[in-house]
Amino acid sequence: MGNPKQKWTSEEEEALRAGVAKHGTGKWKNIQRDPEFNPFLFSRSNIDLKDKWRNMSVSAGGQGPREKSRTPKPKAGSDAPAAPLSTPQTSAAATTATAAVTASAPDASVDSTIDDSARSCAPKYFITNINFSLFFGSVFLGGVFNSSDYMVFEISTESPRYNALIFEAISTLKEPNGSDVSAILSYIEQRLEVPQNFRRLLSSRLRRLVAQEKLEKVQNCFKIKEEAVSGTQTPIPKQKDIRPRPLQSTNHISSADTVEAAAAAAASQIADAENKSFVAAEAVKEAERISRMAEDTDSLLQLAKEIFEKSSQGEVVLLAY
DNA sequence: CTTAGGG
DNA sequence: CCCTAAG
Repeated sequence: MGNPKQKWTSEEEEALRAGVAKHGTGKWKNIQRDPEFNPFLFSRSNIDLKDKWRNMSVSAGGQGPREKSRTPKPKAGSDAPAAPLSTPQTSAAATTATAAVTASAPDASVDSTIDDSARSCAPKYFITNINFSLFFGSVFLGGVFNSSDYMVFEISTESPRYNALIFEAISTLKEPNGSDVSAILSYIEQRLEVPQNFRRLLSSRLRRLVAQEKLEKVQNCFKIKEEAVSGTQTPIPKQKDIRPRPLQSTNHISSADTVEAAAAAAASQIADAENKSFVAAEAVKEAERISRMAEDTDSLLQLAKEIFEKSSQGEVVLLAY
């Protein structure tokens, strides 16, 4: 089945440009690994970078007024990707799994005009003066520009059913040291038909999940990451079962708490940084609600509105992953 | 496993 | 994004 495609944020594009400037084109892996850019590109693979660079190069190469009105690119000045570029200042500032929502415009308003041209899976809502990026589980909410009068608030639900299978495999196998690729592979193969080169795909997925801190790699084995951050224990006694059935019948265990565990970790990190434990509780509560809402698009719309409302009040809230 | 290029 | 050929 075709994949939804995760839209590149301007931050990611910026990081990519800076990366190419620093390492040179062709050193995709280095760029991706560089701690300078990893915070922005950790969810992209070296191949993704290559593909993106190619796309950027062609669209900037004089052709493509194809963009129509969608995909606003306030790429003022920077024409060709190869052009001089400024490294993303405060690169270290942005850390991986957490995200904040902020806003400064009192008169901001949500234009709930749902664009028809938008594909069923990626409705877009225009919001003014909000700058954020946030994602959790397999759902990504991306906000981008702060330079123009508006920004695009895109909601995309990317769910490569494989991720769920991976978590399911690991937690089912219950191997103390984690499961290696082969174990996970055979587990999945027993459940459904997989492409011939599935092993490669699986490896990529695993690597990516590790990068996203959803999984932990010990040696050659992978474990589900639930690690609690320094000091405080996981402030999340909750253990709700909010995912009836990712797949069709067949017995399987829910992998929903993985999302919440990660959210809890992120929450405690923030709290630790600000010495406000109640913030963590609040965040966890939010994360759980988000997980639930992520079930359907309608809820996402509502979620979007709530994020917007809080943001417009100047709050810095929500973090989940 | 990483790149480059075609699909 | 995915796939394949090459290094």
